[in-house]
Amino acid sequence: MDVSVDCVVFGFDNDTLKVLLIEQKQPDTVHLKTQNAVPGDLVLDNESLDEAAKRILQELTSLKGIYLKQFHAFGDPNRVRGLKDQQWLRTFRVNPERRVLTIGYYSLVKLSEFKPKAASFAGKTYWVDVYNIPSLAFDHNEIVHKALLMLRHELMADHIGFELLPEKFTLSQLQKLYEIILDKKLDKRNFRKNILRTETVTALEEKQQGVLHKPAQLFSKK
Amino acid sequence: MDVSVDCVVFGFDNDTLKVLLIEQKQPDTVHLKTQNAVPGDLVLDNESLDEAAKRILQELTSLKGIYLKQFHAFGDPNRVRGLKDQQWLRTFRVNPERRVLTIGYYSLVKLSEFKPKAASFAGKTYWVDVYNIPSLAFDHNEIVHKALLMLRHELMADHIGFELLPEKFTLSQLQKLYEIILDKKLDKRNFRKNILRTETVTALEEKQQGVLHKPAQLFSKK
DNA sequence: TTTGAAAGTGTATTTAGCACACGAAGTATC
DNA sequence: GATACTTCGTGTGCTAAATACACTTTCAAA
Repeated sequence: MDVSVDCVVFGFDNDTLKVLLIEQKQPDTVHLKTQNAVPGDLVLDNESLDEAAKRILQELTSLKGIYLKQFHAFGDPNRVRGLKDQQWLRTFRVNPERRVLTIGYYSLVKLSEFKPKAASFAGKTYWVDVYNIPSLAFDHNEIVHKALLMLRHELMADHIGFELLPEKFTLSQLQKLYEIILDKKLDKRNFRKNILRTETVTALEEKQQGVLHKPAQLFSKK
Repeated sequence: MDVSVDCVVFGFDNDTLKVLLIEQKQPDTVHLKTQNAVPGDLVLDNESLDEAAKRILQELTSLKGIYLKQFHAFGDPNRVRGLKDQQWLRTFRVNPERRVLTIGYYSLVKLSEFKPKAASFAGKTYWVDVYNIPSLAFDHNEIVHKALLMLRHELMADHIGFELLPEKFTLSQLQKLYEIILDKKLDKRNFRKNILRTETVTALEEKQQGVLHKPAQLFSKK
């Protein structure tokens, strides 16, 4: 069996929660509409799963120290049996008939610092709204959906939201991020009480600049 | 790469939380002490991961409808490189040098109803205390440990405890189960309030029999 | 009838969850 | 320099959940 790692890369642009997709290279001979997919690759011979996930990310961007978390193994024997999926496999895989198990990871990146690598192994990359994802290759729609559920869960349990924000952020930005990930409105005062109680962030001696209203205090992760 | 599923089977005997181990068959030619392992097997060609896990369980016991949950993929390239592990692989695997990725599942069985199958594919089976596990084959100690952490987590979130108890149980049994899994004392009155509020169990019109004290009310899952 | 052993139950206190509104601090415009 | 605009930052009361805590009841056995 082939084993791959697929990475659902989340980013936040202060307005929407995004997922990074790459356009799958197409066989020159076929002229189908290209498909998009979540970045992923086969696990190499001497590589752990975590290492494979890290490598895949680093082939897309030069960021280091990115938050990465394994969340589920997808092993349905037919997960790779779509028509386009098969054509793609026949062109780009040594053993196109081989079953592919994939280990899903999700990753949180600071969109502000994200620069796609010029010579990336794959095709063009796109950020798309997590709530408006087009039809993807393989079972990647399911993978993204499950990643989002796991992210929600972990956001509430471990308050990892700041991984998606710049080093310095305001509590309003953080709240908006929570609202978008959890897909519900939160009360400002209660949100602040809760976040400050968890002590995952710390106030800086610094204020927001260049805004046309009262500048907010900046925070960073503790 | 080979892909296997390993099943951490939990059982509860009213006193301790147990894990099912099987004694690995040993090559006739070698005379090492046998190793124990968690039940597991390679995933077959046309089988999903969940199906593989179910099959492994059914090769050990004839119980149906057993609670099963995927919890983690273990993919370190060296997870299978111990001396005894290698000997075992060379004897019983077609491709002993091939790397093995395993998907960890845990499973909750009613120990009272558990009967090991006579002609089980594997060696003898044992139940051992989860808090006193001997040294196991491969990375199975790590797998069991992680399974326990996940079980704790899910017990609190989803109140699945009764999966480990007979059809009819008392709240004291359930409480003891929680105390052992979570490894801490709970207050009786608060525990009852909480469990009854979650409405995952329902009171029967029936009482415990054959005990030498006030008989307790029986409950079953709702 | 007494003893032993677990069952079953209520209250008071503390803590977390939730709803809710207004003055303060900046920038831009006239 | 007054006004308008925008977001920031804050506190209180209410309700629900979490925790601590001890005595009476019910049965079987001796």
